[in-house]
Amino acid sequence: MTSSPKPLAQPISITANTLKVACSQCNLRELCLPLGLNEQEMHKLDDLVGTRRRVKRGTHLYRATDPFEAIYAIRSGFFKTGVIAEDGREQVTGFQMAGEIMGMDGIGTEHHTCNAVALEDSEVCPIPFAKLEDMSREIGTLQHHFHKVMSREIVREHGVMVLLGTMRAEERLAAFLLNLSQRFSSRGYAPNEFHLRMTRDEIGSYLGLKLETVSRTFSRFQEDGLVSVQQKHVRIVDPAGLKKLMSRNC
Amino acid sequence: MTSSPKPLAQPISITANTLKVACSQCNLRELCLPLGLNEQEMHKLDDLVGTRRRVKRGTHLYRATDPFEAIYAIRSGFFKTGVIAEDGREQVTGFQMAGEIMGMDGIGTEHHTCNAVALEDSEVCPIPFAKLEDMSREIGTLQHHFHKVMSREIVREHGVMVLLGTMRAEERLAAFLLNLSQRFSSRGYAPNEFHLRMTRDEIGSYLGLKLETVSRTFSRFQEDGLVSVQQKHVRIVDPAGLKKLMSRNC
DNA sequence: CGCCAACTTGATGGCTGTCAAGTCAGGTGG
DNA sequence: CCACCTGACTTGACAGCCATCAAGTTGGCG
Repeated sequence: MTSSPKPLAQPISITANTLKVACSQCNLRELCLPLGLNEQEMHKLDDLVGTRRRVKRGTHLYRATDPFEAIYAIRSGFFKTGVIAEDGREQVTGFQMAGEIMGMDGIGTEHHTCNAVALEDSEVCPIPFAKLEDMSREIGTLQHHFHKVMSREIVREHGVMVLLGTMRAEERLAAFLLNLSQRFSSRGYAPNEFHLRMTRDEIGSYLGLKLETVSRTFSRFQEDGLVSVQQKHVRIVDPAGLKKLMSRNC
Repeated sequence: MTSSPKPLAQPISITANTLKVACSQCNLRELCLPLGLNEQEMHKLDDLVGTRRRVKRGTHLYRATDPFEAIYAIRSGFFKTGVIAEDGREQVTGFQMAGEIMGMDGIGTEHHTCNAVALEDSEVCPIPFAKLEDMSREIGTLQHHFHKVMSREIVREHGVMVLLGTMRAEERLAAFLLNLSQRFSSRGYAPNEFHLRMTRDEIGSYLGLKLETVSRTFSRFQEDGLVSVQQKHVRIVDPAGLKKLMSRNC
């Protein structure tokens, strides 16, 4: 990564509560929407992305039925997204971390269909969708990369369907932990030691299990020397053991 | 829906084994990708869509790991898509019918990640993806509608996650039948009487149940006067009863 | 007509949900 | 500083739903 002085792009000016973002300066650019853009294209993207927005822990970034106007790149923090069925049951559909994109569920209906809640104090970069489409028509690389992002979301959900449709509780939790591990790892964090931002209940909702089952399974993993768990702090002791758990029998 | 769609008349030129398709002539155009295009734009789309391809029952339209080149609009017939986990377990991720788009899972990796199998003799319209992106940069309406199609696929999968994550066997099957009913209905077929193209095993895989459970649940529905089932022929006797089943307790 | 895959039905068992009680951690206020 | 309070978590006992195993039946097709 060459740290070239930017000729005309705005520097990251900091005002009271708002921060102007520059994708071209962001250390997540290799993970996020700008992936694959050249310098010039990335500077165009800088103009597209709106003012960074803070989302305090426990508050909504958007709610189902909100009018859809933008998708959001996570600059920092941690989110959950979920849907609420007609009869009130909640299903967590995903946990999102830095560099990931949220809100694409709203394109089809012009309204969001999920709730997005920050699980810790976070910052997102809103990307006005109409503008993104405009710019996608100019920059093929951006267009194609956005399509990839949506496609990967579809594929991710296939993975969740496999998990919910075919796996037993132990396998689900093992898959969940390994997935988190991999994602922390690719963000430069320790792969085998992390802090869970979500509650047992939220994990359970995501995995199609009750919170008691999640808790019990954590305990069993600990007895078996696979992980070390203390409340929200998790250390993966035997990653290979967890992997083996997932491909067992059946 | 303005005009009542009739089951698949084909006003198009027919050669030996290949049929040149015209979106502008297709009676599925109000359901499929051309939605929202004006006459002129639709004629451009005619050039984009490739020669119609027949897929015989039981054969693959594409397989996981196949290089990704096109998405497919279903002209007629019925498909299932599914993924196979590392350890061999299969999960059916969806059933697709006329007017629906398949293959978007392949965009992200340049390779398909699903298997698509025809459940009856079918015809698809291949849409070369690179060309679709090119044309999307020219026609904003097409671009936007394609984004909607992808978004709706994400939302559909959220629905499956709710089903797999929170519903009991009866609720899952009721949701499944009502969903089929609604989709047949919007294609001009009887909403309450149809032929299942898939086996009990495939239904079970989709719903996260074993085939015996699917069969038993069908039998219970029949005893309760909700449906009339004879092998693959299904008649929904009490749609309201099925709906009530889904929003009960919990 | 006969074969085979798909389906139905029964008996049994196990995984996970449910209900309940108790523990832990963190934050607040006296 | 400590007591207390609340939400999150853990653990136990039990039950129920669904998977598993096992026959038997049906229907389509060569």
